[in-house]
Amino acid sequence: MLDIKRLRNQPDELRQAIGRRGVEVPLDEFNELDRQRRQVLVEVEEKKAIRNRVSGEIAAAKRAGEDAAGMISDMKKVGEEIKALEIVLRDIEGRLEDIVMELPNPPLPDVPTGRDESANITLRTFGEPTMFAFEPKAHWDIGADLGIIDQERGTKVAESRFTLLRAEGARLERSLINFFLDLHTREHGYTELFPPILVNSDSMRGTGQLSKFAGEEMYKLRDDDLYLNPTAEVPITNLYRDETLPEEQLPIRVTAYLPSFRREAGAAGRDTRGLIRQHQFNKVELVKFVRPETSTQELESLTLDAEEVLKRLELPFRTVTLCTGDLGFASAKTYDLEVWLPSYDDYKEISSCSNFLDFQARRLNIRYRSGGGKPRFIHTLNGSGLAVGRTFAAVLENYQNEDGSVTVPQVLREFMGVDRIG
RNA sequence: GGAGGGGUGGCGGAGCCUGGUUGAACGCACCGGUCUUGAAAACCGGCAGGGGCCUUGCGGUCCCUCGUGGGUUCGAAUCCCACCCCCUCCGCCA
Repeated sequence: MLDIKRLRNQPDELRQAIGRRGVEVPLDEFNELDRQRRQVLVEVEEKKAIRNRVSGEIAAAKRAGEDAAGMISDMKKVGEEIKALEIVLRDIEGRLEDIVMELPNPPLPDVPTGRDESANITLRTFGEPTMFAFEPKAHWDIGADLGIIDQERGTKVAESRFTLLRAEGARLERSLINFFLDLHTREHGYTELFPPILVNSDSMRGTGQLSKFAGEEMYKLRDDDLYLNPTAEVPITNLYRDETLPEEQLPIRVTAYLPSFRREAGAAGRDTRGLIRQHQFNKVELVKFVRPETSTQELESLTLDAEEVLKRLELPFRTVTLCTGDLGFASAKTYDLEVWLPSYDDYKEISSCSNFLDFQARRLNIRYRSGGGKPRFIHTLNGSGLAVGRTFAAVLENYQNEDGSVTVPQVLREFMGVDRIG
């Protein structure tokens, strides 16, 4: 959520920055509502001040045994006026909030301007697209032939876009999770968490998953105010909602493995085969809570932490800077990691690392106190480290052999116990 | 799920029955000062968050907030209703 004061004090700067995303700031409407709000607010507060003062006088009069009937009836009238004005005020504030909540985070200056993903900029690449001396198979065929991915039975038990993993498949999934978590906790300094997989609507709203526009994407429980976790960002970033953290605690860097669930309501026909787009998928998430001054460099290190996973797996990938048109609503800057996927003959997103600045923290009310000063909003960042299902697919496809077997990447062998599947 | 108790400032803990200088006693922690060679102790002072207006600034002033949301009242931390959360006992259970 945008700082309403910035909208007042630096409207042109914001209009320009947000305009780079192709979003127009309704400044005239905002200014008019903001003016009205202040006008009504002043009026209400003046009346309240009168009521408070006279109520004190009534108390004094009664104590002195004097008659206060006149003052009481006057205040009764003032009270009614206050009530009426407050209704007006609430309406104005509601409309003001609608405007502010619909405004996305202004992109950082070094984010390239562009309409869609074609304007993203490749920052660096690792390895080369895998070459095969034979006709490579897609991971869904590799997995089915090896008996480690069972799409039919996943669908039988749940519905389409659910998958059953079997034997080395199940083991590979677990190995990836363990490898990711071990790397981030032992070498990158993250603290491991295991949060609830169901989250309430306050948490969903806090990270913006339940805005006016989003909401059909989540699985909601019928009898409780709870949702299946759509991304580990939700339970983790909400950890410190409504808290003021001591400065010494920052930065806080946490990682968590968490199953994630999405209805993929708008994705009919997209990525229908294989593990790329599932209703249920595993993810290891990286989240940071940092001092504002450090968030720029924390995004760089967060991205490198995610990249390291792919490097150790020796999977070809590239890192791209998202342009303004491809940037998520709450993000001020995002790097996507894209892994080479032979079946797509292209790079496919496997991690998204974002700096939200204080945009999330403001809505979540997460602050820190530095020295004896006033609390300030912290900055939050997150990134996948990595999406497990997509990594699974990338391993199968990039490590497949002509005989249909799959070589286990070196770093996974201690977890898998074998150096080859099939 | 049943019964009872409780949610107050960074923490502890009064106030609630009997509504009225209680944004909140008192203690601790913290910050500043006096004292001291230094420190501790002692003493003095400060010490919640948000918002509006005024002010170059220092600051001043008003409003809101005692789990959340409604209600009663001239006036609510105090009374009423709903919801949320925590604790104890019982039940159930991986």
